[in-house]
Amino acid sequence: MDQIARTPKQIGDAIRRQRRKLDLNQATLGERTKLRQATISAVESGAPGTQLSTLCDVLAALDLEFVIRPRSKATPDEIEDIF
Amino acid sequence: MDQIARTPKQIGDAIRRQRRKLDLNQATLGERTKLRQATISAVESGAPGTQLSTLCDVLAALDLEFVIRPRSKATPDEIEDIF
DNA sequence: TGTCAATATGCGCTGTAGCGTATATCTATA
DNA sequence: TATAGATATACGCTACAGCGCATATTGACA
Repeated sequence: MDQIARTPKQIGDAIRRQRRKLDLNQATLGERTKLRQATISAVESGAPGTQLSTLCDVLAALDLEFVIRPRSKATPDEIEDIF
Repeated sequence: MDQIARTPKQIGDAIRRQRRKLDLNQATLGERTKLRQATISAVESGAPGTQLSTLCDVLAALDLEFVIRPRSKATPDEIEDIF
């Protein structure tokens, strides 16, 4: 459920998973965030240049948030989530 | 310790706090991440255009990681965010 | 209050994000 | 397999990140 995300790709994956969980398509999420469908696509595929404000907008629209914490070992649960 | 960060500014604050905890200055952190001291300064002050790759590099150098999770219930501090 | 380390800011530059718009490619499912 | 919905990609554009380099400003302490 909580997902460790150390790379843009992992962040994109978490976003895509939540968007699908909420039964939204990229175009609808784009409307809610005032971003283009193409931009949502880029974020989800892990574009490293994605801007922080863009990311925060998307997370907010999906009712997600970041937590920042010291790096920890992945639990078995989180390993499943990542792979 | 674990820090909720919903905005670029909150993310910057968490980074600055950890950098100081590790007794590093911006220039040293810049060397480790191959970023300029000026860039570290911008990230810490919450520049919304900060790129995701930049952010991930800084977090890695500080031995921090993101966790993405559903927005949590309000703590007393956060109540005004919701209402 | 003088000094030095730390941090913030300025300038010109290159690279690229996100834009509107449009189309191509994938993927269900009828 | 035909087709509609979803996602990826393309083009030209403007805006701005991060760069090297340099300086201004701040902060801590003798």
